[in-house]
Amino acid sequence: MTDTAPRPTLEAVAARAGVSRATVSRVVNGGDGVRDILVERVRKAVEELGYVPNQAARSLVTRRHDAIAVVVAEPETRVFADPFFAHQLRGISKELTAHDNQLVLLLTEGRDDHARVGRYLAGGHVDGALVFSLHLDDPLPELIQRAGVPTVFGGRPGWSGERRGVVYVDSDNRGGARDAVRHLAGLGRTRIAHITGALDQTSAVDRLDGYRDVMVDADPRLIAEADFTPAGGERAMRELLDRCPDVDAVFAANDLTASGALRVLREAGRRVPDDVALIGFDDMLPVAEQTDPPLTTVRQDIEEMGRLMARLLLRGLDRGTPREGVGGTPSSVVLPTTLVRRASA
Amino acid sequence: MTDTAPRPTLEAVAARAGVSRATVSRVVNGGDGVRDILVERVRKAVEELGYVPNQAARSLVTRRHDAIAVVVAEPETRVFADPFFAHQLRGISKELTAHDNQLVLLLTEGRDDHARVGRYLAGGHVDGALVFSLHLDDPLPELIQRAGVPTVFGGRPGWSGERRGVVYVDSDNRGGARDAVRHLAGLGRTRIAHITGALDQTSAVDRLDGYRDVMVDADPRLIAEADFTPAGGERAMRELLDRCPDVDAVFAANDLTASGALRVLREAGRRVPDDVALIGFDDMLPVAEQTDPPLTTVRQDIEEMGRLMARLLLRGLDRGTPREGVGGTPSSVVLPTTLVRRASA
DNA sequence: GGTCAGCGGGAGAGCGCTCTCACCACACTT
DNA sequence: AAGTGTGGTGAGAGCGCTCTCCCGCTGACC
Repeated sequence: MTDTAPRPTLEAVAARAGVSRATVSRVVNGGDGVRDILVERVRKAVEELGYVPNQAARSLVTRRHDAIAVVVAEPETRVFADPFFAHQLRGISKELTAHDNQLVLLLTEGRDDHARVGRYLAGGHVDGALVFSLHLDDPLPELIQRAGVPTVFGGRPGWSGERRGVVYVDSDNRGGARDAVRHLAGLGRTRIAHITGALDQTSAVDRLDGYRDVMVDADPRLIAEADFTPAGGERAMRELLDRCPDVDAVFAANDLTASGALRVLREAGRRVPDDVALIGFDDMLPVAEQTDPPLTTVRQDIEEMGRLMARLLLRGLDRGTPREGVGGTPSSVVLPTTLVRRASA
Repeated sequence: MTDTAPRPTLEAVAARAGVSRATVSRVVNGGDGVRDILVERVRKAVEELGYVPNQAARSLVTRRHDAIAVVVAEPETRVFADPFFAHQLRGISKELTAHDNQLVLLLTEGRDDHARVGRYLAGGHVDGALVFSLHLDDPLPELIQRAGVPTVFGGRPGWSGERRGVVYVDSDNRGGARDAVRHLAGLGRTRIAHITGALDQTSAVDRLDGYRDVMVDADPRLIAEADFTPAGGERAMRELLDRCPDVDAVFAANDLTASGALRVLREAGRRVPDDVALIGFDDMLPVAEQTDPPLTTVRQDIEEMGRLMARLLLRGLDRGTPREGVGGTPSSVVLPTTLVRRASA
């Protein structure tokens, strides 16, 4: 736990290089319009002194921070403990790093904490925000919009799919669900059930919609509501077996739910996939690969989602790589999903 | 993607309240030594104007940032995708938030990235760092020490357990391992095997040491090396069955490894726990609870580890809650583990 | 040779805040 | 009545940087 040593300033570098502060500043910020001889001299001085610009002083005048907040509004541990989040974070980090931006992580601790986050964002400490808010009734998106911070959402915010130029990145939950159900149908299954996710989240709603797209006039008893947890999957599967003993396929809203359903199916003596085919969603590896049989599931490129969110935000801030787009307001993106065939269907 | 509005300054608040900048500053920073009447007037002005201090300007003079970097040096996705990390982060976040510090997340992207992180930390952008570095040969801890940033490590850094006042928070891997093995012994098992973790990580070494503490003169063939993955667990378990068919218990270095071992045991027709008792480590819920049978394992309070790391760092920075300790240099902490009994042993 | 772009470089004014220091009023001592 | 505190307040000097002027030099053109 040593203390920080006094650090050289622009002034010091200028003195050593025999130029003015302004020139050093020019060199440090790209060096345009400075003679090569001087550029060289300044670079050398910077090197020798180990000069690093003071970001606070710089921000004070530029009003830029080169920092982006990542807000995770997840009261429950469930989603947070998901590898999902970690991968997204990694994607975000990669993109931000590539553009020399820092990542400030803001986790909300319970309901009352939104105000704190709102205050922070409104405080102008960061140039923009990447927000994960999965619940339909979450007040955070509103709050952030009002704070006037450029924002990109992770996952479609429930309250306002399209209004007021909200930008989000989501994966094609609906399309992925359609693929899954079509795959089951392609296997010759006719009594295809769906175990939903927590329906206060857009991803769950979209997956249900995808199921309905294919099963146009499905028996409503083939739909059982759950909450993305294994326990919920168990409960829902019992209901389904009870209501429709002739069920021959199940599309579960995520892999965790599928793992619960799988356990109940095994208990009930149904063979998977012979008697009942089963498909999950997410391709959450520690679960999907470890079940017996391994889970057929729908994969989304999580890391790419994160990367894209950051890229969109940076572009909106006019910091993106120029070639990537025309600048201006970026629009939302929905990423494709792919069906991963394993043994369960 | 709206742009930020111009924000009121101290000056503006001062004008409105009819006092000087200095007085407003005093009020904003605690209000000591200012008459109540003025405090009230200033508070009102702050409120009405929606004043939020400019952190950059503040840092410029105080040389404090109220920001802590969390460095995750994990080239592999394995540990990163672990819920482990998310929980630790949550603990850290809670503690930092309670003390009004921001969390700047730094993920290294591959080997060459250490320099970037080192530069950032040396750049004095943050007041301290919380570093997760699990590998014995990781150059990062050295780099950080040299950068002179107050640091607390997550997990015992391999290179120098005790030298130079390195502060870390770890869980009692060795003690937990001992408990696990003793539990197996208490079940009357005598041929107790150990599947190690990746031995370039201190946690794996410590768990192995704990095993050896109990199995003082264990048959060396009862130790199989793996790498914390399910695949590694499978491989190691096959070796063990091959070398020591009479094995009647296995202590696996973590739950993932245990899940792999479990699969091999089942394939081999060994009943768990009847023929072979099995214990994991970590209590990684999506795995430990979902296996069949559910895993007996060693739990560590991950969130508390994170919270403690942050608390230690803040205390070293003289920012902790005063009552918590005498200040001064904090020392490392090793947190206890608890054995969670489920069905596998 | 004189004029005028054009461009490289320096001077200096802040950005918004904290913090020291001087000041003032009032109370109290002697 | 003058001296000595004392506690509250304001003035002003920076913190380290960027950025706008503006100046001086060079070279082209008349």
